[in-house]
Amino acid sequence: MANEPPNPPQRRTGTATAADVARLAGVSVSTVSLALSGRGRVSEKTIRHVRSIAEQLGYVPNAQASSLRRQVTHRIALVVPDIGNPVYVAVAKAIQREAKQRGYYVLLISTDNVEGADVDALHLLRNGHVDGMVLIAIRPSGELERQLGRIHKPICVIGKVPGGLGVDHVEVNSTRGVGLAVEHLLEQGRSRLVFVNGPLDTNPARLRLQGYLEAARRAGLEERVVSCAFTLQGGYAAVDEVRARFPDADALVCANDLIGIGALKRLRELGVRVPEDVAVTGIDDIPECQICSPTLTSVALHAGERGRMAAQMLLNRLSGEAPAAPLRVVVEPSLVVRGSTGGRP
Amino acid sequence: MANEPPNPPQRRTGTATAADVARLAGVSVSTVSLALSGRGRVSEKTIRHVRSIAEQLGYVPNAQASSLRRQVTHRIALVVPDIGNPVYVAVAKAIQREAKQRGYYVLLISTDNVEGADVDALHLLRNGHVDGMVLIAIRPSGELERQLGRIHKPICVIGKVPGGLGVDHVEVNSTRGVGLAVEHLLEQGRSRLVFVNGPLDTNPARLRLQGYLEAARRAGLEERVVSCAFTLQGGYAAVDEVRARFPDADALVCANDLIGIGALKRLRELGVRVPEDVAVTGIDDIPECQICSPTLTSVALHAGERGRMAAQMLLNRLSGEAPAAPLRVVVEPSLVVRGSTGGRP
DNA sequence: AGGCGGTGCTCAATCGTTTTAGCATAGCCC
DNA sequence: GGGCTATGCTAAAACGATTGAGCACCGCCT
Repeated sequence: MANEPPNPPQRRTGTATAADVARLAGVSVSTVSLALSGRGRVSEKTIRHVRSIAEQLGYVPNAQASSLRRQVTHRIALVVPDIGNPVYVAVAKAIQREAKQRGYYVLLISTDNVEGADVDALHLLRNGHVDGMVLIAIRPSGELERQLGRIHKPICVIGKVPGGLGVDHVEVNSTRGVGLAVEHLLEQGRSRLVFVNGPLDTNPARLRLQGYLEAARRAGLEERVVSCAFTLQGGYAAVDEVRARFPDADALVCANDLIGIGALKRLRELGVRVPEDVAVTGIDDIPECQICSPTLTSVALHAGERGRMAAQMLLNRLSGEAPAAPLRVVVEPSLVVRGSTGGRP
Repeated sequence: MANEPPNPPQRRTGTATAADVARLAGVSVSTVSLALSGRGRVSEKTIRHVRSIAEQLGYVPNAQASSLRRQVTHRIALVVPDIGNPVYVAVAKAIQREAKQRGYYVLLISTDNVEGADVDALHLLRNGHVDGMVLIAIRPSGELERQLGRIHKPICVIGKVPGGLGVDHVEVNSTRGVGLAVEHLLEQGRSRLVFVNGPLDTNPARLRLQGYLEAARRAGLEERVVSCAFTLQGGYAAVDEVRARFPDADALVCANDLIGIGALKRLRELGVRVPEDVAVTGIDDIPECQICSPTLTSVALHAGERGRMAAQMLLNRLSGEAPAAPLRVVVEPSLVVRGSTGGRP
């Protein structure tokens, strides 16, 4: 009997590895790696040869192994409060586009109002599932801040960040945003404004309330505030509360567009004319503002743009192109007038 | 001078590893792994000890290394045509929830109408970034099918799959769905229907056209079809084409909700009353159907449910709980009557 | 001829975890 | 006391790529 061949075909169930390519090409594994990555000095001839064998075998370098060795995963995480909200879809889309362009994949986490889900998400960084993270956390949490301080991996927060916590972030002057809405309504001759806010345990709601209070004070208006969830249903239900508590209201300043659109729906059902009887404004300028009826005047907070910038800051850090100091970007809001306040419909 | 300690503290910049824990606990790395994972025979005492040291060091097992060794990443990919479309957001949300529940992370890819982006996404499986994939591809592509056939990793397709390609999939009878809409309009006394379809090079458009043609034939209707993009803008523009080619139309059967809502907007601008002058129906039953005006009658294709089932099929396969034969699930559509066809508004 | 530098490739260590095989030690029974 | 089985731990080999060090070899110069 002949000797066993030293390297039997060894039909693997899985994919070809660099070792398989090396064997067939008659070179070492190192050469395969160097040839395909183009990182070392390898002759043109060998490169072509290895490449052709690799192609023939359908060889693709294993990302796990590569990641382990190079300590880089080429993945980032995006943590949003609720992917069902079009605002965060805009952010996700922008980030995904930016990441793809630079060779990164995006892991999406929607915390869906679950207590502590944002803190849990930081595990992705700890255990090395991802290289960095864009985090949108709307509920202030001491625990989250503490953990943020401990982690020494690139993170970019979209939203307010307590000073001293040296982390990159991009924020928007939403306080000023509410001011824009209020001023617009005053110009339109409204004077009995009600602010329909989101849950007060969230950052956006606090900042926006502050904006309303400042603007109301400046204008000498009575302070009228109602609170509900940041959802269509919230806005829908809030209308009834407004009518009970402030029957003479002639304008609703809603803390986001979902509330505004929900309110529009309820007002229509009640036969209240918008904008004739009551004007309505929203915040965020989601695409839905253009399809509801009447179209919703809103304050654009440029979510897509913020997502894009956050992604860029994060990716720059990952490629070491960023300065050591934590970066901060502030975006300015802008008013978009539509039918619900008497603009062109 | 005393000897150097055999194991200097060795301040790592990164995270603690199992070796660090082992050193401090005075046991071997194997024991650390076995103690923390609870897979081997380790005494209670040792387990407690190792656990406390690990906690103290903030040790978290590295996912890369673990994945490499165990050949499992605990990640799946979700590939959708456009995350900007609320239908796919519903799918994403359902899948993310299901995945999280079973300890998996979701990598999101939006192909955004880029040629070949779906085929590219399969690389995620090849290179081991993820264990499995849920794929929604709406543009039929020989290349995609060929690649799908080659890959021997769990995939679940949402949508039509050519027979013989033995891959798990969940589909919806959208042909029948269009039939439901047509029948509803006929019952409402409409007779001059126009089908506003999406791009004919997509699967959904073909299937829905077929549904319209069958229903029209059954009812003895003239075949009237217009085509546009599956977007708000598409529907908006399509109205003008309809009015030019079929001025007497009394109903628009739209191939998805975005088209329908876009059409509503244009009709309103033109002073055409809905549903009095023209009735409109959509398909998908996205949440926006309830906020536009009038509310849009639609055919629910249960996107969230399909996503949930796809995720379950995929995750079952990954945990080896699935039978060898490829699975197929079919979801039935259901009509949701609203204001745009004269239902309660 | 000897030395030197460059080229092209390989060796072997490394990343951090999991897991199999195996080695002590202790306890038990007769 | 001798054999036998559990028990509790460790050594070492994976997983698959990357990479710094190093080894042949060739050509060139003096």
